[in-house]
Amino acid sequence: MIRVLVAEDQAAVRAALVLILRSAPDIEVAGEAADGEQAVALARELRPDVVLMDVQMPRLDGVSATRQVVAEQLADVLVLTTFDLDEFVFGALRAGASGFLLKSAEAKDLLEAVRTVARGEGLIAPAVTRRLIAEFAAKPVSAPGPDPSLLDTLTRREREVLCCLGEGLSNAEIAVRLEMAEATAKTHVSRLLGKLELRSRVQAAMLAQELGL
Amino acid sequence: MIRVLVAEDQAAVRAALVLILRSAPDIEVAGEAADGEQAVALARELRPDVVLMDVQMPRLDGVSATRQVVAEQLADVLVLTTFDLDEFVFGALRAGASGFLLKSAEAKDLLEAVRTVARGEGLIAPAVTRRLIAEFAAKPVSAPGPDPSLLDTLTRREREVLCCLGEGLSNAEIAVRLEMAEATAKTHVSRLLGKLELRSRVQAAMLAQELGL
DNA sequence: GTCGCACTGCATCCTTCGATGTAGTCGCGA
DNA sequence: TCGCGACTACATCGAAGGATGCAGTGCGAC
Repeated sequence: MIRVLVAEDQAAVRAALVLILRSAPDIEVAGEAADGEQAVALARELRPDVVLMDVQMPRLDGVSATRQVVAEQLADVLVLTTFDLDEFVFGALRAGASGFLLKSAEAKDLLEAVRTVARGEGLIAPAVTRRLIAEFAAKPVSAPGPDPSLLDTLTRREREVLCCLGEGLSNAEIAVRLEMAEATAKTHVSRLLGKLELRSRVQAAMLAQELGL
Repeated sequence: MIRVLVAEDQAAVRAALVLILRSAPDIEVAGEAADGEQAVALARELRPDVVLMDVQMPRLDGVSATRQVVAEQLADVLVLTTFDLDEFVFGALRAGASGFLLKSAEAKDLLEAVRTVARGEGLIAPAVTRRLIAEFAAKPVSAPGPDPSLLDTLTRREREVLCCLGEGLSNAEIAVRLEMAEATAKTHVSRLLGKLELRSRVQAAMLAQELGL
């Protein structure tokens, strides 16, 4: 039996959700909350398997409530909203929600979503998935970063200077840090710019940043 | 009618997929490919609505093939694989896949997935969604990044210059881009450095980077 | 109006940067 | 041992960057 806590401020909508949930033999409604704070409090008390969480709620919004519930590992959270605005979606997911569904979803989809989340899996409304994928594909600085093998062509001293550049230091500051004359620092900067095919220390600094130095 | 191109190297599996697809009245199999290169070639020729793409294939793997198909906007891609390894999932999604399904999925789920992708929506296997969400939520480690409100103190022109700095441009290049004298570009650089309490254009460039300009 | 203020623009001057030539050091194979 | 190459180091010089002073413009308050 899957125990669900329903958090939704509009009484009519909440009643409808409860009706839908009760119609399933393997699901029971453990409790109902009318705002975010109540949702968190009831989650602590009732320890449901799943919290069905609306985004727009008074006192404490759904995203913040989700963050709290997830942080305390009280339950898995399935976020429900009317509008698939990016800020809601990404906010909820960052807050740790296990699923994201639109209120326009069919009753059977809702039940299936609850079961999916209860199984420890994730679920996202199809209309939203596309944008999530796009967002995900855009973010990752991790994989397709600049080729670290570029650094292989640099000498040890040049790499050290590159690190300093990444911190935004001037040639004089680099010279102090690495205990060399300013002229020498300049030399190394010049050489590494050439090897990396860059045109200024600014580009070198940004490269160093991306490489995580 | 949804036209599907099946790309899968194992003949038996391919045959099974085709059988399943043919069982749906609103789906037709436009073609079959046994490796990645063939998949791309056939996609160019047949212009299907959806490509059902296996990850592990000879000559050109599914992820690379997906990248190509998406780059040329030939079709939406639904990636299919036996193992839900992270590298496959994230690789496929970064390559631009619209959906990701495991071969263990039921026939009806497969058909529904094809329809979802054909509608321009996205779909991800529930077992995988959780990890995708986790990965997504983990990315913005730089949540407490530099305060964007810093930009409020800048004038419009100064912000434009800051953007250029973020691209590593020189004063001369900035002047050309923004149609002003080099001396003016220098002025704006100098002013924004003062306002942001930075000591060189290098630091300004890195700030611009972090702010995502 | 006109005063003040913020923004934009340019010119001047000094500082910093970056390219280049050269020299000393170390390690390695002939 | 010598020669050779790679690395590190410094000096010099023209180019780019950055600070500062000042002028024109637009806008709201008085």
